[in-house]
Amino acid sequence: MVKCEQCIVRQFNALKSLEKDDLIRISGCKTSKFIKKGEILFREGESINGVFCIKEGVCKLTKLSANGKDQIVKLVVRGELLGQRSLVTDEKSNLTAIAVNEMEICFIPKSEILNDLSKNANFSLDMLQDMAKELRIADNVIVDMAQKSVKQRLADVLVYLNTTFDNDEKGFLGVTLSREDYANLVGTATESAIRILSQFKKEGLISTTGKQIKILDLEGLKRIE
Amino acid sequence: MVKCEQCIVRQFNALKSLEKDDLIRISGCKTSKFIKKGEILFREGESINGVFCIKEGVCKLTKLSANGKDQIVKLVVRGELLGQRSLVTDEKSNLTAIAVNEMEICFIPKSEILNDLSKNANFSLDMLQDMAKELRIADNVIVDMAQKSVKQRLADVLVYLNTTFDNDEKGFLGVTLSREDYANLVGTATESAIRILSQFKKEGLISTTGKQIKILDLEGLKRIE
DNA sequence: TATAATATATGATATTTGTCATGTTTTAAT
DNA sequence: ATTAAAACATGACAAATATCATATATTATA
Repeated sequence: MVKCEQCIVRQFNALKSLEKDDLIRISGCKTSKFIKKGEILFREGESINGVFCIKEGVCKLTKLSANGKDQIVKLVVRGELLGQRSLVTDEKSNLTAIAVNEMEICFIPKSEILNDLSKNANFSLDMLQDMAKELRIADNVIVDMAQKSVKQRLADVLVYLNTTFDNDEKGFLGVTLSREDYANLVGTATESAIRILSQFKKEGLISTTGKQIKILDLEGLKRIE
Repeated sequence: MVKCEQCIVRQFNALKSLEKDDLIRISGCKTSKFIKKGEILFREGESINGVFCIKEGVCKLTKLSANGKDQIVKLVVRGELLGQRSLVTDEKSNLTAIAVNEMEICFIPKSEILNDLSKNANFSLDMLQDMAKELRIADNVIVDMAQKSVKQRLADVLVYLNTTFDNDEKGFLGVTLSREDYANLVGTATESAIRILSQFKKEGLISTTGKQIKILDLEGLKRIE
């Protein structure tokens, strides 16, 4: 098990601001875990009481809406922290986290890290900056959900996946989602998502092989309206 | 001009965690201002470089979407801080702030308050908690925007206004919005918002006198689907 | 007060999106 | 390899929402 002090992933999140001593202490009490695709990290309504550091893989944060449909609120990727909110509130989780592919994660208990928030100003400033960024992104998602058409939102998602994940050797998107996932990301019916992807295919914007999607015309997708 | 040390509004936000000395220092460099309905506090793309403390009144935070329509992302009310994000990032504002009614605000420059973030752990923890709460709310808004119908969202807004603001003497909602504001809050066309409000009226859920809206059947509104 | 500008209201219609049905393909399990 | 289950795909239709037109009411202004 790699120690936090030596872990590269740390550089991508607020843990980079911790001192070596604290990292060693945290390293000693963290738990590390492999999670298979589809497995649940935690559920809406559960107490998390710690942060997950995502060493490898991607997970989706979903919320069950009143009408019984799941909405994917965001994807959390390698390098990011998950559950920061649990450090500063005692509320239960508002979201469910599900692995989108094979993941490797470390879990650091709240009790071990809470002190760093008050002792280490850089660390808490980093947390503040992370949350500020998340808030800005969330505000933008609200506007897009409210104002853009389903087709635009789906095109946006494809562009987002293309820029966020490296494509695989064959040029397919680096993350593989089901059609239902796409629907839950943009907030539409699965059939609608399928229909629009088919349309994108006909228009030569993308090509598909099973679940794999390849982007053929990125600029074309950006132009969708 | 009331001094921060004596200001009640402080109790409602993170400024409550500042020490008396710091409050006095901040009080000395803050600016205080009355803002008329419709006036702009700041625009999307501008640098704020400080926080606004809302002493009285309400403002809307809007963002212009790609298709040229304004979306109201949230309402900010008496007691809340505005522009916390500017304290921890150097980015330009992502949103435009416009007074919804007569406002009284104080502005505290970033330079004066930034130090408190690193010196005062309680203050920065308060900020973290505020942001964590805002994030939870934003996530919920995303789900609602994606999954609920326009009618549901409009009913939600009415319920929200009813619980957030005290009704006036005659029982009308404590905050007066135009039909266009309602449309921009729920992300729909103004005509659609008007139509649905008319329908709520016919169904006896609300009554209206000009822009004033009175809620007649709160439970009925909550039941809308 | 008269007039213009703006906001509200509603009908007619077009477009978008959801729902249900059904068939096909892919994946998983035996 | 065979079969069952799940995911994907598409048509037909219904419901929700947007757009455009136009009328009326309200508010601001000369």
